Amino acid sequence: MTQPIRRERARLPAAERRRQIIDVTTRLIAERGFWGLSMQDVADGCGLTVPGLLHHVGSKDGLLLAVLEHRDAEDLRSLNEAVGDTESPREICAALVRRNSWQPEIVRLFAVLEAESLTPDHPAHDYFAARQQNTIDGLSRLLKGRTPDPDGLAVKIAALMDGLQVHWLRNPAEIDLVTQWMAAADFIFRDVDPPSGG
Amino acid sequence: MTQPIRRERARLPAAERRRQIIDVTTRLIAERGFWGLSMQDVADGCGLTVPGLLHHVGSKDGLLLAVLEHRDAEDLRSLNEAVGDTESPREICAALVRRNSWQPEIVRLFAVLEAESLTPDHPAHDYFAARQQNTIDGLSRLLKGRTPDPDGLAVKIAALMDGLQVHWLRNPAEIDLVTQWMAAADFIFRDVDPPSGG
DNA sequence: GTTAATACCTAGTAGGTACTCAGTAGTGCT
DNA sequence: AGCACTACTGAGTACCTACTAGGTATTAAC
Repeated sequence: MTQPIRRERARLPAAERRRQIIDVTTRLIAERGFWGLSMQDVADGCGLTVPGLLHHVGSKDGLLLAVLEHRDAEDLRSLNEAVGDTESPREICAALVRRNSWQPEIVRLFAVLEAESLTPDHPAHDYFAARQQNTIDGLSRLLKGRTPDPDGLAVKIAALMDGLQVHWLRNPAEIDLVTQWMAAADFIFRDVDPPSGG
Repeated sequence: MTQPIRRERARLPAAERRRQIIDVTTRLIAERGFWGLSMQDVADGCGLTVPGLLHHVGSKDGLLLAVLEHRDAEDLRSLNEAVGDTESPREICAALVRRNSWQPEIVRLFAVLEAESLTPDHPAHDYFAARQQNTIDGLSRLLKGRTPDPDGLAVKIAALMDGLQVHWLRNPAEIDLVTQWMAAADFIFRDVDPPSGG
């Protein structure tokens, strides 16, 4: 009886557990949104109890924050890596779309949260407002000098990308996101001067 | 103490109450999504109890269905009225956008539900899949003969419209949806032949 | 081997969830 | 005035919600 009990639940180092929690939460929010997310479901998905989960993230809002911060870091890293030193907005958008086409769950997470967080009392409201502004500012900066209305075009590019992604998510089997975007890009970048480098 | 209690709550005819329920629900779903919607909140918003509410809609799913059916009927009526006998896709899109610019709550309702319902077990999943298909088929039919790839263009138009609307919803004070769309339309309809009538 | 840190647990709180049942009170018809 | 209809209520069911307090068991450091 002094045998160590065979536990189903492993005790993990904090970083590892945190990573697992973020993965599970990402999937669940993509399915149900933040309002539809329950701590119990996340805990179950990680094989621990709710207080065990709360030990790592503090609260439900803290959990959401953790997910978003993780994604930000991850996306930034990956985009820098994929893009190299290009400054062609078209190339950068293409890289973004290519990456997204391999992670529909993440894209869905953002689609759902983006819509949910339109209302000001959503815990991710400020985050998404800032994110949208950043995206457009960044795009606009890259377009400056290559088109008469960089801001206006930046908004259209972002809108078209988001819209196409939702369309793709509804029917990922029949629609290929990258192909769709290539066609759309021919269209929307038509009047943009190519980068000076060639 | 045997005095009849002064009631705050009026007894309404079914149609009228139903209409009120739909209005309140529309607002609440736009704010919290369907997963975040509670029957209690809807009942409170209508000044009745939860069982009183359930008397009219049967269940929470029934409530959602009622809202969507009402919107379908309403949108169809209004669009036919606004468009008259035009068959210009550009005119029809403009009419749609003009209408939407006056009902941000409704647009938000659809934005949130559209994203939420991407997952197959959402009660509105089928509804939105069909809706998207209808939109694109309708647009594509209008574009046929006026552009080389009607289906592809229809998808882009729908995507751009949806994306711009979300962008607008995030900042309705600073952005004017109609202006934004006009600029986008100049762009996206550039290669579309004008209707044969002129 | 002892100590300190910590990953995680059990038990409990206070309240919210959709929904049912059986009855009441207001309304229209005759 | 009486009757049928129905909009609506109060009470209750079975369960889920985020979160806390306080403790245990595992690991790492020395």
